[in-house]
Amino acid sequence: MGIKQTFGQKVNALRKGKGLSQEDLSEKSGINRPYISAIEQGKRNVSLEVMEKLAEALEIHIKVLFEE
Amino acid sequence: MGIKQTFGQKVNALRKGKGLSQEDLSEKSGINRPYISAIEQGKRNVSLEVMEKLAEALEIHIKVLFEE
DNA sequence: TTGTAGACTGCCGTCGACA
DNA sequence: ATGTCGACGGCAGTCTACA
Repeated sequence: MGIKQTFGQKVNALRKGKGLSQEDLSEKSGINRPYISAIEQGKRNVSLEVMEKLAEALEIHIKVLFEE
Repeated sequence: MGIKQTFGQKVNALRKGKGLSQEDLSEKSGINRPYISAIEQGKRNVSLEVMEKLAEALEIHIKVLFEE
């Protein structure tokens, strides 16, 4: 499992835990929905700024995205 | 302070804590030295894969890069 | 609701060189 | 030992559209 896959699974789990759809997360984060879909599938090499937007939208600290 | 600056300062602090030069970190991580310089100055929007290489070279878990 | 495709712009990340 | 520059290929991130 690469880091992109691990990261994607974490985003997916946190999003579902909040009861949000990809569309919801897209609107809250300002990131387009197809890109969020690809991120959750571990296909994208996400950057710091996107990670920050995701964390804000999920109402968590960025470091949570890297906890087991 | 943006996230890029915060991240860069963390890398700088961890590197110095290990007694490494940018050149040392460059060799251990496989990332070119000018880029590491720019990262520490908060000028670059670092990606997941680069973060992973930095964490391995610094012998820490990635999440440490986001702790206060 | 999610995955995927194509086309596009801008920037990540590399490298060699010089202060 | 570090910062900076210029040039470059490749991909991050956007958008529209369709299953």
